Amino acid sequence: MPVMSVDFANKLHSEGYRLTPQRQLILEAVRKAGGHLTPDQVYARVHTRHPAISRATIYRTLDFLCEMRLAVAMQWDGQTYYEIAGEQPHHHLICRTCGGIEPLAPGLVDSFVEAVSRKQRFTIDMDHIALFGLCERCRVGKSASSRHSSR
Amino acid sequence: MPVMSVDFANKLHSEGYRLTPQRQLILEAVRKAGGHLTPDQVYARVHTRHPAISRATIYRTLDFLCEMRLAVAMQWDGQTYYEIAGEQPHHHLICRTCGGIEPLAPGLVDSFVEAVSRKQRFTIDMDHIALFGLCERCRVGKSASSRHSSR
DNA sequence: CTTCTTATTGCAACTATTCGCAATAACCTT
DNA sequence: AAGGTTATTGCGAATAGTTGCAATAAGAAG
Ligand SMILES: [Mn+2]
Ligand SMILES: [Mn+2]
Ligand SMILES: [Zn+2]
Ligand SMILES: [Zn+2]
Repeated sequence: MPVMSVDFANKLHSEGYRLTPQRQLILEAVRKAGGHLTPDQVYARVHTRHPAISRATIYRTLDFLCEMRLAVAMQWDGQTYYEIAGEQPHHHLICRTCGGIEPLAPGLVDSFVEAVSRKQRFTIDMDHIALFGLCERCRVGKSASSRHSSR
Repeated sequence: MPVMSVDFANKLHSEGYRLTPQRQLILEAVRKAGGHLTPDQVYARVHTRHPAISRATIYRTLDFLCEMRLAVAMQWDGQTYYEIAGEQPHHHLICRTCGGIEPLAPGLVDSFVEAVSRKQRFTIDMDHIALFGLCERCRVGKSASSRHSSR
């Protein structure tokens, strides 16, 4: 019997959706995990408490939580990762070499989004952007080795 | 017997890869199409000329072309789209409402990438970024209808 | 031209994800 | 509390994409 926020119940009801134990368990599992989870990781956690749950329900519910804007998703290396949406949107920089994730300063994103809005009149969604590249540590290592190989 | 650029052959050979008919056909198919293609669309085109080709080879080769930086990929609506990489990187704005694609001014992206590089010392890959949101036409329609519904 | 090495392919098995559908149960109305 | 409506679930089948492996063939060497 998970104690679920009244907000969640109201949010669903006001849009004609229903509050089910599955949805509560999945939301709670993602919330408790506190980080980015794959559908399979969510399944593993929920399955221990509710063995009858179907994988299809996991996939559908995670998608549903994103539509409700209670969760955000991210594509990384062919996998989808889900996470609870915080008060403020946040973004990530992911290093293609070491796999490290670091936060992307919201201010920089805001400026960019505003510039695109002003100059191209397009409103970019900025829930949860993940951008890929090379972190400082790996860049330094790479230039050192390329210097080496260019001799 | 596709006439293939010598550059392609040399590029592969210099890295220890081999030039195969399959790779030539797939590269040529994507090049001729001139736009964004799904693996299945590539398969359909190549399959007419080379019926023995396997879907696995399509997937593997498209991936390979991206690693060679001869092609770029984009995720959209759960599908991966591939396209020949041009001289200059280019980017897209995709409307979540109407599905329209418009170009994103490279200058705006460059400024953003540079700001991230300067302030966070992270080098973002900027091959082929696709950002999602709301185009002007759809934004106008939406605000009109919300004005209507708020009465 | 022949031989050798091994990168690449096609196949089939496998995994991940989606989808149609009948059974279930949330919740609205009485 | 009971009944009716229909959103949601679990199941199993379908589809999309990946992977291991033996057979093939590209390219290097002689
Ligand atoms: Mn995140
Ligand atoms: Mn493009
Ligand atoms: Zn790194
Ligand atoms: Zn639009």
